[in-house]
Amino acid sequence: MQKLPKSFYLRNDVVKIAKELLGKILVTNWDNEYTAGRIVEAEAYAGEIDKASHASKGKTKRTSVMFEEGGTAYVYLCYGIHEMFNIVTNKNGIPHAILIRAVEPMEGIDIMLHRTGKKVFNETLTRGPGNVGKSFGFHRSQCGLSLQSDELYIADDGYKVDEKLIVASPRIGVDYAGEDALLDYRLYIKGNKFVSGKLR
DNA sequence: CGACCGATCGTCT
DNA sequence: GACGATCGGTCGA
Repeated sequence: MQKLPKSFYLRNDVVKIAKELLGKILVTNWDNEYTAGRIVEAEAYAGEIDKASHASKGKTKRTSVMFEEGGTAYVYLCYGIHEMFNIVTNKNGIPHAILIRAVEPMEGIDIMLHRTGKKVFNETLTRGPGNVGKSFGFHRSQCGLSLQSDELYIADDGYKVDEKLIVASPRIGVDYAGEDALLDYRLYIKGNKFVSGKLR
């Protein structure tokens, strides 16, 4: 398994990067607790002009990591409860990010069950960004961490997603963003059980 | 199944 | 002081 190189994250087209992340493997290894899963759903947030993005409010204490060079983690607290994991992309000064919304577990399922307090393994374990954050042990203290680190990275095991199964749709929960809420910036693998929302 | 609602707190106004 | 890039439980059909 190869870690995706830093150059992968520094490119301009955040939607294209989000699409390429489908089928890649998310790995966290905090305190030697190894968990891994295949990314099956992601959403792109395209900088200051994107009203759905936190970066549209400008550079603040919370969003400053998005303005730094890509290839790092942006983790924030949502609704006071959920730790959400995003990948920062593009070069210094352009606040692009990709929210990982769903993952298909591959390794460390027992650890994920323990972290979430769930008793049985089913599709709700890593379905939706809040559940991904919990299962993989994300916390906002990890904000800014490099994706080249050994505790956190994205890997390619050679798996190829069938192009015909990749669907683009509007993002979820961003109705406040006006016309930007209509953009097809959400990408997912059609038919996968772990994809969130009603229509899979 | 769908609609509704409460939890819970950091961030920005 | 208001409001989320959400989730899971409950209630009713």
